[in-house]
Amino acid sequence: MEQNKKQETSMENIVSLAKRRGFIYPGSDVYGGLSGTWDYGPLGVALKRNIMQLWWKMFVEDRDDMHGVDAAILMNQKVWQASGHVDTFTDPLVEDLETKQRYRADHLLKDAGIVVDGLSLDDMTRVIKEQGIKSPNGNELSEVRTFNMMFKTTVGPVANDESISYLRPETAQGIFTNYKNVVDTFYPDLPFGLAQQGKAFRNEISPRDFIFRSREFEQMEIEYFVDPATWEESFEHWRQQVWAWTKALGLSDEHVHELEVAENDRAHYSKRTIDFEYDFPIGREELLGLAYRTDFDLNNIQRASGKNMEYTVKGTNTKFVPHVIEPSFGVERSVMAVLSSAYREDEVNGETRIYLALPAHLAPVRYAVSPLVRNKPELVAKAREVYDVLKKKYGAVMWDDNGNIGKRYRRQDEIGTPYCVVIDFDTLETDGLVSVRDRDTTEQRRLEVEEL
RNA sequence: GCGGGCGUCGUAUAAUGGCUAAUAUACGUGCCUUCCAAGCAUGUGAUGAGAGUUCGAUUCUCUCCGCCCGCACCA
Repeated sequence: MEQNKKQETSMENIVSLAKRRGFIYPGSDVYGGLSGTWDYGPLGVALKRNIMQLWWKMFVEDRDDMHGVDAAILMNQKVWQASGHVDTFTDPLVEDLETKQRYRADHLLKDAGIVVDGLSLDDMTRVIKEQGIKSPNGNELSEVRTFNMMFKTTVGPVANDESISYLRPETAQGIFTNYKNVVDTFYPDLPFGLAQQGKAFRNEISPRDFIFRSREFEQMEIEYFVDPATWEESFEHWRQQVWAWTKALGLSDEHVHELEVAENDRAHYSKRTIDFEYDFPIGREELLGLAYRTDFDLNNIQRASGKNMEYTVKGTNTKFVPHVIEPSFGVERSVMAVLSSAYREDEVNGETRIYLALPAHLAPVRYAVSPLVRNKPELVAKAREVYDVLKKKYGAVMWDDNGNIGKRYRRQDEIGTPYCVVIDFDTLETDGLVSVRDRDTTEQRRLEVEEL
């Protein structure tokens, strides 16, 4: 209980800081908001992009066996029929008429030993009535209604059944639909992977917990195509890569946990799934997933499209539909994990120093440059000079001459700037060196500008 | 979607059926300042939206929107 309270407080502080300092704002804020959406401000988008670019570098650019793709968000509705989303993303719900609690109708029927497959909504409502099925509290149930998690829209001037499309509820299908295109143009050796970053949309019943569960979110996904005989080897490889990734985000190993997903909790097509969980301020929750998806998706496409998805191993007659290892990363969850892991409150001289101990390669601002005081033109001129050099070199450099030097340090601490560069009188009169103050230790060193 | 709680400057808090809605901080401007939120001056900035009751509503009532907690849902 005490623990929970502490964690809530910490989450609130992070949300408040995120808005106060321009990381993350509620979506559509001026109009009162829109549930399940968040907007990134100047610092937030920098942090997010740094995370996404790090991922792209690690998993695409630095490897020989990976290729990037970027598929359209709107896709032919057949994609979602073949993948099973049109059917399985629709949950049949019933309500306990007394307590108003909601239950999955198919779960209640299954518990009652009734075969649900193939039953329509009306069928389910009828069976519930006929069999006298009650809620777990023993109360009467409402009729069965559906809730589909996909955002539906229509493409083109005519709105009818043929023009229906959906905002993609996951990015993976955009990779599978392009598997054949990439094989036909590159014919990469197995195993090889396709990587994609992009938005996905789910009409969650109840978005919660800051950016943890929202209706519009961003995924970074890899479909790694393998010879089915070697799937375990690749699975293990990606398991290690996931750990390398959480380290690169600066997350402590002791706060990252593997959860081997039990067979009955796994998606029906998956032979093995590991959820990687992180100790967020809201509790231990899923950060990313690693799943062995077998040949489920390519087989579905082969069946639905009639196109051959087989891969012929070069120089042989061996043919098979490749199997897939899928590491799937949530961008917002990564951002939230990085923010929560970096958030610090220290007591200094009876005051609280709040700072973000962000890894330098992720920080929105790499260097802040200041003249020691603002009303000495020669200091300002020299500081400008240093600023221009660093700005040209790193881009993510901020000019800060507001208030006094202590205030600037605290402000930069709050946005996680790792180094503050100060030009003082010694710079001008004696050594020509600049003072570089470390965010985490608050200690200073004197360095040449070129050493930065 | 259900139940409970809540909604006041960017943030964190205060107050009120009737006077210019307060304080801190942040932010803007000017001054000052030789290293860890010093100081002075000055300025911008809020009662979520709509309707009702009332002479008068930020305050009471209703609806909507949003947030928090619990339930449920969550490839």
